[in-house]
Amino acid sequence: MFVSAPALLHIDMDAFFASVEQVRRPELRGRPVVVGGEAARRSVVSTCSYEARACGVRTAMPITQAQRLCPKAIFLPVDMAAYVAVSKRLVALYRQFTDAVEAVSIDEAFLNVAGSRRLFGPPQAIARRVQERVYSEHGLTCSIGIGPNKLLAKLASDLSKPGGLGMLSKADVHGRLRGLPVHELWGIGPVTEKQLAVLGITTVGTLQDVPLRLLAAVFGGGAYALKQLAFGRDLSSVSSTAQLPKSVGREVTFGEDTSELMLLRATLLSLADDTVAQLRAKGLAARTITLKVRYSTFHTVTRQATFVRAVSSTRAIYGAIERLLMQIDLGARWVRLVGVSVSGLCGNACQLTFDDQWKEVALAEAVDRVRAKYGKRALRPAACALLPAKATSMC
DNA sequence: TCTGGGGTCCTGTGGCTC
DNA sequence: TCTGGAGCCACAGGACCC
Repeated sequence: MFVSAPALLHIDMDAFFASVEQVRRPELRGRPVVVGGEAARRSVVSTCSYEARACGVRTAMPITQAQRLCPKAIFLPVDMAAYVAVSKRLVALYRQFTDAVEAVSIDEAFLNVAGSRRLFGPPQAIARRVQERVYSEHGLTCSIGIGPNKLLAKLASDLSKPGGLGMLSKADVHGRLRGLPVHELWGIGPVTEKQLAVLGITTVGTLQDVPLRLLAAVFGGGAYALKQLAFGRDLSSVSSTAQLPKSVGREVTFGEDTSELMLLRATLLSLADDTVAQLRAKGLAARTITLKVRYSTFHTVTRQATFVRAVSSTRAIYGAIERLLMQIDLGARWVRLVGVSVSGLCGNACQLTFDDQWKEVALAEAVDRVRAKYGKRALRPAACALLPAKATSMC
């Protein structure tokens, strides 16, 4: 159902990580900048500047390929802490226009400005002021979409990149939207796009026209959701209350595939320790532990274990990971990635209160204090010493 | 030839209980 | 006592997002 006039803004920062780097280092402005993992390791492009995009570099492209396409590009590591700090300042800026701000990712936010008209004018005027202030106060550009719901607002900002201001209304659903390729719709990725193409559906218009029963034959219950997307229907509202995370985890791709069990175990211990640190920093504990293993063939398996009560100690979580690892028949297979994640999160207070658990919690808190004072690597599990030098960045 | 990391959400399956 | 169905939950995998 649509409101009478567009009142939602979707703000999307342009090439966010690369732009932040160009602001921090003005000498990089106007030059191709690629932000991603280390070139020596197997990694991909996180974000690149529009100058790098002109060379054909794209997000998620292997760094080695980006180097071939754009040898003059400046390659920088991801400095997530810096980007998070900028992101928080941007959200604070948005809140000066409305309380209804939902940060959906580090570089995107929805604003409901329906109640801000009297103070700041119509949505277009608010959007322009936001763009001006983001640029004057942070040196960054953003694209803003205006729509009657989140789906259309997001689509409008996508169509306005970079640095533009766009609007989509209910009327556009039967006009401008029809000619767009289906992958422009939020939620339709490469797999669904390919499945739709088999049915001869490549544009939003053809998706609107195809009978629901034909879609249902391929997508089952998902057919209705696809139809809703095609007609720009979205009933979700802007939620300004912070949500607890659903899961937390760490994973790592080895520089070279390995079949060494000792290395796998030491890496998993390190990842479990990092995950616990993250968990405890958020004041959370977890019931479900998940082990992820990706083989050299790219085939990925996961194994889960669920505790009766939530835990937040490295000993408990790594203990579960070791048991899960034994469930996987590794044989002599080569492994390229391992990961640890925890879910079923709740506040620390939901943990067991037996004496031995209290001791563990007290120990973990002491470790937290040492790390807060002397740095993350001041205390690490002894088994991390088994990791080769090039992998010690994890420890 | 190469395919990261950190997440969310959904679906199908199988076990368990009533 | 046995059986089948419904409902719930855990688990595994996959798709998608940035």
